[in-house]
Amino acid sequence: MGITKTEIFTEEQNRIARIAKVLGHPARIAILEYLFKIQSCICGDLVNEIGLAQPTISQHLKELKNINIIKGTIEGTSICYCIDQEVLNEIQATLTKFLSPFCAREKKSC
Amino acid sequence: MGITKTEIFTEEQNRIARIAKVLGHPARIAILEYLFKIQSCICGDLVNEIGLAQPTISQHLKELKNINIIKGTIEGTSICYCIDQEVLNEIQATLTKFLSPFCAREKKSC
DNA sequence: ATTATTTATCGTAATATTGCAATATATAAT
DNA sequence: ATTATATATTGCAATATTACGATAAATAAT
Repeated sequence: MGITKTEIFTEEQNRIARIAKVLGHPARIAILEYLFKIQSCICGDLVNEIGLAQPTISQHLKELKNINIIKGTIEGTSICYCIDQEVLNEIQATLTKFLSPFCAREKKSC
Repeated sequence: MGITKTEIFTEEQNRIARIAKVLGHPARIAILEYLFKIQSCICGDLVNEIGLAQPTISQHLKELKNINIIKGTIEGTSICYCIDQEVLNEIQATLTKFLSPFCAREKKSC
C-alpha cells in the first residue's frame, strides 16, 4: 500500500524512524556535512556544491527543516541556513540511546 | 524521478544514508527494540508482537539483514534472529561521528 | 509419504519519494 | 516601476516503498 501504519507503533518509535528517514538520503547527508564544515550557507551554495537542481535542494532543505535540525533566517533576498545545534544534540542523544541499549541500561557509561 | 543520484555523492555519504534509511521505518525500529530486549526471537514472534502480516515482517527483516545489523541462524523449521553486536557498534560509531563533527574534530573526546 | 509448522518469495495495489522544468514570490538595486 | 537575484511552490514523470494474499520451500513430526 505504500503507507506506513504509524498508529500501531509508539510515539518514540515513530519519532526515531522519522529522524532516521530524513537522514536516509545522501543529498541531505551532504547538506548537513557542508553546514558542519562551513557553519552557514545559502541555498544557491548548496546547488553549486552538490550538483542537484535548485528545486531539488530546496525540497531536501524543507525535509531537514521538518525535524528542525537546520534553521533558516532571511537575509536580504537569500536565506541563511545553519545547523540548530541544540536539536542536533537531541537527535544525536536519541539515536545513541536507541542504538546503545546495553550501555544505557547495564553499564551506565560507555 | 524517484531514483536517487548516488553517483554524485561520496561512498561515506551513501553509506550513512543507506544505514539511516533502513532505520527510517517504525516497524524496523520496533524489531530492533524487541531484539535488544529479548536477545533473540523468530519471525513469528515479531508478527505477534508487532501486528503486521508475516510477509511484511519478513520483508523488514530482509532490509535489516542488508546492513547486517541482524543475523539469522536456522534452527529447525524456524530462523533465530539476533542483533550483530559488532555491526551495531560500527553503525552507532558511524552515526555518532557524523552527528558530532565538533566533538570528533575539535575536542578529541566527548 | 503425509501433515504441520515456519519463513521466504511472488505478484499486486496503494502510496511515497526523487528530481526537475516552469512558475510564483519576495526583496534589493537601479 | 523595472530589473536582477534568490528561494519556494506547483505539476509531473519515473521509480521506490509499504503492505498483504497466495504460494513456494524447507524441515519436523507423525
